[in-house]
Amino acid sequence: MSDGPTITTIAERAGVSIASVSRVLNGLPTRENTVRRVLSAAEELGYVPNSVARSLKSRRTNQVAFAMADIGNPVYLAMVREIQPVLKAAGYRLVLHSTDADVADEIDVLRGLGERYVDGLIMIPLRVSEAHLKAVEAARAPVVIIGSVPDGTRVDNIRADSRTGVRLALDHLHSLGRRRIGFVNGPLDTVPGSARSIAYAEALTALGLPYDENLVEIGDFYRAEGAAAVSRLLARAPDLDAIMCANDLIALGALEVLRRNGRRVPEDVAVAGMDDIDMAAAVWPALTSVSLGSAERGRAAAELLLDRLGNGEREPRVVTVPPRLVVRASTTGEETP
Amino acid sequence: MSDGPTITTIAERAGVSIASVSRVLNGLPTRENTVRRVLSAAEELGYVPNSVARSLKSRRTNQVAFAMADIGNPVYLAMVREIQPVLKAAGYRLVLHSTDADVADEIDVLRGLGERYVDGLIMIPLRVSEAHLKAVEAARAPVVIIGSVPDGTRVDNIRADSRTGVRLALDHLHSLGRRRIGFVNGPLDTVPGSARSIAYAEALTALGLPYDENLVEIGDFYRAEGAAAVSRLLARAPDLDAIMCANDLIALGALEVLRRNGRRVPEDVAVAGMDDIDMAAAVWPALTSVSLGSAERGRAAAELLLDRLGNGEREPRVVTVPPRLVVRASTTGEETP
DNA sequence: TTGTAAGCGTTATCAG
DNA sequence: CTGATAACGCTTACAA
Repeated sequence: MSDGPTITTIAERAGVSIASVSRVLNGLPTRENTVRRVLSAAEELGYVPNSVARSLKSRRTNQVAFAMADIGNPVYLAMVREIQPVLKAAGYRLVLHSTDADVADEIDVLRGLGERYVDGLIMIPLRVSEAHLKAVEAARAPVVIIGSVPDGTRVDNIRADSRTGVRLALDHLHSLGRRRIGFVNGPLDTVPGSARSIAYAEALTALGLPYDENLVEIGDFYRAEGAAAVSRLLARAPDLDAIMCANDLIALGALEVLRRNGRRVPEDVAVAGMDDIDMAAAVWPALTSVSLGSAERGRAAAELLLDRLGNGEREPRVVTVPPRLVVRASTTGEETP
Repeated sequence: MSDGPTITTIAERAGVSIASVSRVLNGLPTRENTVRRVLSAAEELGYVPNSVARSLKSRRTNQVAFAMADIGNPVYLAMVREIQPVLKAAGYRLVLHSTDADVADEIDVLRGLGERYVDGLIMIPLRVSEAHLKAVEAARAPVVIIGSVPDGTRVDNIRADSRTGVRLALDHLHSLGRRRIGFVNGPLDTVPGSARSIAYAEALTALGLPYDENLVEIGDFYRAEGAAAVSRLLARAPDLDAIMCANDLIALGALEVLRRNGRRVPEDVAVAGMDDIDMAAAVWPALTSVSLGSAERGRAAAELLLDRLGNGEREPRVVTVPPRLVVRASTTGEETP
């Protein structure tokens, strides 16, 4: 575990200058003989180039950061799983930041770009504040934001279309004859929460169903909080025949609560979720869910960032990933192998 | 997005030398007046220190790498979730490597330590080869390995005790009156696969049960492969009354197959898994599982690495995390709220 | 207390 | 083709 060899060590060993060593190592035209001596010296010494020194000179770190609230969230996890190989293939390492959806923490990450420890950043803020937008536009490295930002913000932006997504799910429930469709959402001051709330109301209107506030309950985007919210909802609207959940974790909580209450899914109450996380297909009854393309969004973000890293001055781009309804047993009762 | 200010910029602005700027920024004793001028210049310019330059000088990157096969695996995920905050609190960033359990890839990561882009590495190889051990001992930065390595290997090592773990589960099944206990394992040439295979045989002996090879099936550590293996097992040993699964993903596959075959869990067949992943508590029937302390192992690894980073020359340490049986409905039928 | 200068390991320029 | 040398941005003796 001694100090590693540097090009200076190699230069001495090979009896050449450090400049020649550098040239050989970078494949620049060099006399055959010199090449051999340098390479064999490097080989014998087990030389590995120091990436820090290289970065200082080249101003590139070959690292990219991904910042999300919590890697434990299946949606962010799905994104990481897509982002990682794309970056790796392009020669970048992935630096992970968990921000706990804390605004100050997120701003720190953005400011931290000034430290130049990464070449770019993919960030997925749960809430988007004025401070975010300012920090994003002042950022010292390219940034891609996953999650809608106001139009006109000068940043690459990947969006889901939860509006259409909710619509797909409600159309589906409606087509199955459900008319008392409850809605369990997360906090309304979040990007997804507000979007899905509006979408639910719109979809009802489009279907000619009345908006009944007894059918709406707010909890949080986690299983336990979702379960609690569903309990409250069931108490207030015992006659509901379907529940639209703003994400799959909530929906899993719903399945649990319904089972404990002796309500059959989907015979008595159909359940639909959103995000199509892995677990949705793994539980019983398997969960009907609207995929918002987590994986696609992750990949798109990585590709957009790579593109910008190669091409700094192009106009910011907005990519919207379309939703897709995945029908499973929790609404139809049919096994999907 | 112009080039950021450096200490030189600040020095000019404040009318002092770069040395003074550096001193002020590092809190070294400096005249009050100079401090003020430097700080205000830094403030006005929005100065952020360049971590690459700092690293080159200090020989520390404040980055640590974590390398595992696939972040999608719930066990590794649980580890990351523990490792990340520990490192963050200590001022380190986390660099993530997915190796797909590819030996060459893992060796690359180890060799890559020579690039000095991280101060240390936590690695969890699925298989441990001679090449691994050589590369680990030649590594140019501190390494912590999660997963048993041969005694005497000069590396910090975090171990699970799956031997005791399997024993706990089999004792439990036996105490419930089960006598035909099947075993579904992953590949035997992996660290966990071989350990659990041996443990199963030992536990049977301890319980006075015969080893029946019709009760043993090998698949892989994933849900789908596990399900397939369980199908084969059921065909070969239709009279079994319990299934011990080498991990929870396999066990989830088992629940699915049993349900499709109309076997009630646990009335007809009790099922136990291993790792106690989040999903184990979330499915129905909830899965009895042996926790091998994924979170604890992650935390221990991070702490061991931090300790070594502060204290390079101590002897390698081995930490074994004890297993813990978590009893749920898949063996007892009782709801656990 | 402060400034000058050396050095961290590379890359790249510019003479020879 | 090759070697000396100057950056890259920062920390740290060493002098003043």
